[in-house]
This record gives sequence, C-alpha cells and structure tokens, in this order.
Amino acid sequence: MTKKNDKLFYPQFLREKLYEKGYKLTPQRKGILQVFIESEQKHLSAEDIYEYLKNKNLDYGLATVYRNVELLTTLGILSSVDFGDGKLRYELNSTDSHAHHHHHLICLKCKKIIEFKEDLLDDLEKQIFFQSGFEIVNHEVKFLGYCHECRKSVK
Amino acid sequence: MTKKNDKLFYPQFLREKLYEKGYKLTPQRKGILQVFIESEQKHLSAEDIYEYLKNKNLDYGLATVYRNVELLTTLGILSSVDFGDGKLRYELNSTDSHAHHHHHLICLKCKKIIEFKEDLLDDLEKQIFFQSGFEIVNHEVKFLGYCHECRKSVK
DNA sequence: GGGAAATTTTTTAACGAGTCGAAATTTCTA
DNA sequence: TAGAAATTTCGACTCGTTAAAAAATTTCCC
Repeated sequence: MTKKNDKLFYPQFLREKLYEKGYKLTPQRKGILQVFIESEQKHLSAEDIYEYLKNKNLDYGLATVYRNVELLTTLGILSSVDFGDGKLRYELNSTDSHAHHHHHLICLKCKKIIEFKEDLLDDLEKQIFFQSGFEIVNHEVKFLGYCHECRKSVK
Repeated sequence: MTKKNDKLFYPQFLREKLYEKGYKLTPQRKGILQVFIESEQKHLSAEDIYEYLKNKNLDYGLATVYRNVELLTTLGILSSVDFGDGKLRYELNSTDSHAHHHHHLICLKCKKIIEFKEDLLDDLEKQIFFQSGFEIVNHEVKFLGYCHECRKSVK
C-alpha cells in the first residue's frame, strides 16, 4: 500500500478502530492522526503534536493530546518509542499488517534517528520460548552510536 | 571470577576508577556501591538505593544518590536500565571484562525481570556498519511478554 | 432532526522523577 | 596538618505526565 493510499485510508481506519471498541470519533482524535499524516517528522512527542495543532489554530488541551495518543496506541494505530531523552514519542503504524518491524539507530552526537528493518529476532524469540516458556509479544531494540556524518566530522 | 571475589574486589576497584579520573572516594560512593553488593535486588532505582541506605541509618541526600549513580555509570561500574516504568534503574557491571552482554525479558503481568545472555547482535552490528557507516557503541534490547508462570495462570 | 445518555474535552491542580544552586563540609596532597 | 578542590546537603524547582470535576460533544434512537 502506497503512502498516498495510506493518507486516504487512515481517517476511515480511525473511525472503524474507535467504534469497534465503543469509542467516539472526535475532531481532536482526527486532528491528532492528521498531524502524523502531514508532519515531516515521524517521531512526535505529545508536546510536538500539541504545538503542531496550535499552529493550525486547533487549540486542544495538552491533556487531551496525552490521553488520545495513549488510546491510539492501545488501538494499534500508533506505537510509542522511547529514545531515552525523558519524553515518549509516537509514530504512525503502517496499515499493512505484514509490515516488518523496524528499529532505530540513535546517533549520540547529532541525535539523528535512522530506521532500519529487521526480523532477525524472530528465531531468537522462538528459541527463548522453547527454553524458558516465556512468550514474547513485543520487543524493542535501540542501537546507540555515531552516524556516518558525525564519525567523519570527529576525525 | 566468583561472586565472593567480586565482593572483595569492588571496593578497591571503585577507588581506582575514581582516582583515575580525579574523583574522590567518599562514604556516600562506597555506600552506594555496597548496596549493590548486599542487595537481593539487582535492578535498583535511585530511590531504592536511597531507601536502602536510610534503613542502615545512612541518611544521604537523594540528590547525592542521583549524582553518584550517574557518575558510577560513566565510570563503567554500573549500567543503567530502563524498564519503561518511568524511572531509571541501575545494575552492577561484572568486573570480568569478558562478560557477555545480557538483556531482559519483562513479564507484562507479574513484572518479573528475567535476564538472558546474548551476543547474537554482534554480527548484525557489523553488517549495519558496513552498509551505512553507523558505528554502534551500545545496544539495548527488551523483550516484552508473559513468563512461564503467568502463561499457566491465565489459562 | 431532536433529545437523552454516555463519552470526551477542558481546565486547573497535582504528581513523581530528576536537577540545580549556594552554602557547608569533606577529601586529598603537599 | 593546612589549604585547595571536590563533594554533599537541602530546598526549591523543572518538566513530562496524569487526575478530577465540570462543561461540552457525540452518538444513538425515535
């Protein structure tokens, strides 16, 4: 599914996902989802979203943003990511259910985030289950280091 | 190196590591390290350490604990771990420089933490470097799921 | 379309983890 | 043992996030 189609698809996806669980569709919820569709940035904190909406003259309460990013996360529309800088960020999930997991390379110098795909951990997860009975439902991998540009500039 | 030896070794290790970088040895710093040696728990928050010391009638300031766990982490004596519950925890590093990395299985039901060793990611890190020039200096892996006991009790 | 019922938003206040600054104290070195 | 430098103390403070109560919306159903 292309990015263009996703943009058209998300709003109706939102309505369905909400109704499915008895939640209501509000302008605030639409607005928050819209931010992810429009924004250049992929990883947005609650504050980022709040500010972005404010710039569009949509003055919703910060608490509303917090409450709803959490809800959208439980509905599987967003994912939360923690880059360890003291605030949670959120990213839009692909509507493609076969999408690969992806993780983040975090540059310690310029703080740039690079994404990379992987499903290398699947085998390991199976192995852990058979050995210990621990059933893994999610994993989180962060790599910390220095990106290509910062490595060059240090030398 | 055995656990017993480690216990004897850490205090002098602390002194050396501190002096090496021009820091001083204080009772507070010794006390904090001692908590890790004595405590049943491996993963301690600053508050945990503060309370533990208080119970031994060592009433150090909380700010002091915060400042020093950070310092001990930069010296490589402790490592910080983030289980996503809003507070950082710390664990004592092995003095054996050949110790394997380990990561954590976090049970979503009983919140138990299980450790497991791995060096599976080494190859992947090399691969990333050759492909993208990103030089990884550290990585963090968390697996979220349900432990053996909780899986049984749900059924 | 209108009105009841339930959810949601708003607003303000509060929380908890972590940090800061200045004064007092301690540690190390000579 | 004195004096310089590092450290601790203590309280106030920041910042991300959440709670509670009252007001406003949304949906459902006729």
